[in-house]
Amino acid sequence: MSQARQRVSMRTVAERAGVSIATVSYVLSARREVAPSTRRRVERAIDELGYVPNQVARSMRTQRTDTVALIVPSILNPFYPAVARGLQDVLEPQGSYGIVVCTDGDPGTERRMIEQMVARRVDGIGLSSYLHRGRPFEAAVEAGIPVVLLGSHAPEPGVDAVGPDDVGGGRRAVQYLLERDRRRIGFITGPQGEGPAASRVSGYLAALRDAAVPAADDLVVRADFSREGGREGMRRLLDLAAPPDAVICTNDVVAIGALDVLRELSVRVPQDVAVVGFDDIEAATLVSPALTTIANPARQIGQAVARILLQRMAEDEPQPPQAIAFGTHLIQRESA
Amino acid sequence: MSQARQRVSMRTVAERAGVSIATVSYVLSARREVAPSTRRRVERAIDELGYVPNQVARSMRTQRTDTVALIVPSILNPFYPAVARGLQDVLEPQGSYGIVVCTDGDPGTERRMIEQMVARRVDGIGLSSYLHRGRPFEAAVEAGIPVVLLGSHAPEPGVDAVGPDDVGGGRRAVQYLLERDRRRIGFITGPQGEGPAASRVSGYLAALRDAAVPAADDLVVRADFSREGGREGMRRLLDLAAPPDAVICTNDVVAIGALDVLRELSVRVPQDVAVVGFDDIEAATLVSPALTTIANPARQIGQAVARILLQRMAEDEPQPPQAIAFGTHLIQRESA
DNA sequence: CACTCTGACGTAAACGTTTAGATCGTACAC
DNA sequence: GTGTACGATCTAAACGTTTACGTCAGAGTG
Repeated sequence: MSQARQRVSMRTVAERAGVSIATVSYVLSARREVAPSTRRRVERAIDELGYVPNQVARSMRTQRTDTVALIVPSILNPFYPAVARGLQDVLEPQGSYGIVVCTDGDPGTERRMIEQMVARRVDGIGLSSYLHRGRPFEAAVEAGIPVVLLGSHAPEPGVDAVGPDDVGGGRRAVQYLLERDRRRIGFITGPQGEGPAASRVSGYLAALRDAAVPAADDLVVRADFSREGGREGMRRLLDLAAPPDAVICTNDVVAIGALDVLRELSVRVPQDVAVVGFDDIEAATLVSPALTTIANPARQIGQAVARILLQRMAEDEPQPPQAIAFGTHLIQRESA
Repeated sequence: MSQARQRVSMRTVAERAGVSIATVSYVLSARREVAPSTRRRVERAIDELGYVPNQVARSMRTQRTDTVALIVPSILNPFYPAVARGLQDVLEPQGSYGIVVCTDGDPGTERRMIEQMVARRVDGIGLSSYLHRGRPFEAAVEAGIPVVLLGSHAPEPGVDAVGPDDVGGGRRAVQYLLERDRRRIGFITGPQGEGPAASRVSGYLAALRDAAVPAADDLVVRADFSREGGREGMRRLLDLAAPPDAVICTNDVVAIGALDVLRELSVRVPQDVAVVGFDDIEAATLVSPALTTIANPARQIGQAVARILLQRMAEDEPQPPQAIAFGTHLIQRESA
């Protein structure tokens, strides 16, 4: 083993084994034959010195960092850790690792994070952005770093997208509620008019239109992507002159907030107001009443992101962007 | 701005501005005076070329990566994302970032991950290990990388520790239950006999001893750190000849599993069996009955980990290890 | 015996920074 | 007018790898 006080590099190993530093490199990478006897000497030197290859130097030479960044609004929303897990599922066997950062949904932070990741020369970026219209990832694209957007986006120059079928999911939630004779269906969406949340809203609007049910503007309220946001959104909906008899929430965390205020005010769920969430995080099974929700395959999404990134990194000629949408389905529980 | 097709480095910028590479570096780092006029020329060149400093090269030269690794069993347990968030809270203002990896609680994976992070020359490692007795972090210590253990560990050569007061927490849970006249108190702990879970058990045992309540061996069962583990552990406890009238779980995720089977079997909580968890994750407020639990300040722990790491990185002489324990308190809800 | 071929290994340049030290003009003091 | 000092900039080494290319001894061939 080792006592390794001083920095030990290939050079140290080479000296000890009485070979050149190139030879050490070759026994490590096996990109060239080396005689069994020298190989053994080098391996012994490595053991004795406790040598660990320096990935930084390697990255510098090979121009790859074997690192991808996952940039998300909040790691505290259980959806994103699940995505991160999916990323690791496919990255780690390849010797790549993920660096995870939160933006708190702040545009400035988001831009700074992207810039930082470009500086770090990550091999790829998975990005869940509220404001992809502003193309905050432009810096990455220019640097030739593949970017995959999380969420159902249309294919866009330079970036791929993978997410659930948000439009279909929004649509499905509405159909389900209409079948159960709800007619005033509210929607609590995100703070901005962009991103996955927007697609879910447009699915919602489309389904209403198809069913010829009038959609009232005030039935769609904006709120933060948080439990507190859900509470506030729900309160606003209940304050309406004609409150809804069903509410679709842009994600489960928000839906849980909505349930909070319904419980406080002793509004019966689903009898008085039905609630449908989105994502199917574990907590959806824990609340009472258990949350009916649109399943969003987080882990698979993470895996798909990683696969696309890997594929992009491997290609020499830029290929046209692609968008993958995972089919969603409704999981019926108690809240609707 | 930029069209930046070809790799643009300091060299490119220097040529464009008609200065040497060193000067570019100095305007970037401000470690030496440079005349305002040249500074402006350089800045213009940077803008026009869309130059982004290469962190990899910088790390190579400075021997710091501004990166710390957080190695945890599972990022799907909400406790760990909260720790990660705490890390980011203090790291990011310093320009450092966290790379998060899961070990799935597998010793081999854990060792591999640590080795990888050493190869990547991270500046520090936060490690939540099931088996720190085997000193899996030895490789990191030898490489001179500061390591902070998550959980309440005694100070140990070469590594610091920060965590909740696990012993005190276990003790508190028992006291609370004894006060409510529970006498057969079970404990669902983790798979191995080590780590934070073990300290919680020893607090439990100590409190029983203090109260002169006999502790039956079969009341402590081992299970996975997962919801399913909790289910299995609870089933085993209920199968006992004399089942417990209260159960303490090593964390909330496990407790939620325990509640699952109690609900299935229509065992009344807390009347027939009281349940106490550990961590106070958000889901504890969602289950029904809401979980009484020992609060574990995840985010503060993450922040403390980062602070210690930063401090260690700054010192030139190795200082003696330290262990920080955060006081815990019991949060009373419905399950006990 | 001169030649080529081949297997095994060494040499050295490059990747993009940082930074200690050298250089160079100019202003100032005498 | 010479010397000095100083501010502004440059030179070049170093960080630890990878890899194209060169070298060299010995085996094989005619």
